[in-house]
Amino acid sequence: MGASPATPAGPEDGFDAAAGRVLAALTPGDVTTYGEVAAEAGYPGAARSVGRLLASGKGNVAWWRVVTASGRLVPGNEEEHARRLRAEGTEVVHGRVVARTCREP
DNA sequence: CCCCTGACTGTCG
DNA sequence: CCGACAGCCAGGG
Repeated sequence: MGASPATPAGPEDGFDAAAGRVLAALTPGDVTTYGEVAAEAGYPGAARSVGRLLASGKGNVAWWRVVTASGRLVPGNEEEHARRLRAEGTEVVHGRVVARTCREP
């Protein structure tokens, strides 16, 4: 532990920390977009940075619960991606997510 | 410190 | 639906 007082909850230790927390807050069956994660992390517009974090595989991140704003899965792994989403209860058709949790028209 | 790339996003045609 | 253009943010060389 250390003597570090803190880690308060405050501002962030970095983008990955904030994004990681947001991703960790997701639950099985819940799907979100890169922009949402970035905005929740406190970095609106940093959707690309979120993709970098997931692509880097840093932290214990549920990258499969993250899709693009169009509901599309990850390019190059959509089969694996769709497979994981289905395993958690998310419906996927043609490489696209069907019905996300919450979201009003 | 500068330049480039990237699992993105939204608009236009 | 898809392709092209521009904008935003962060990391690596």
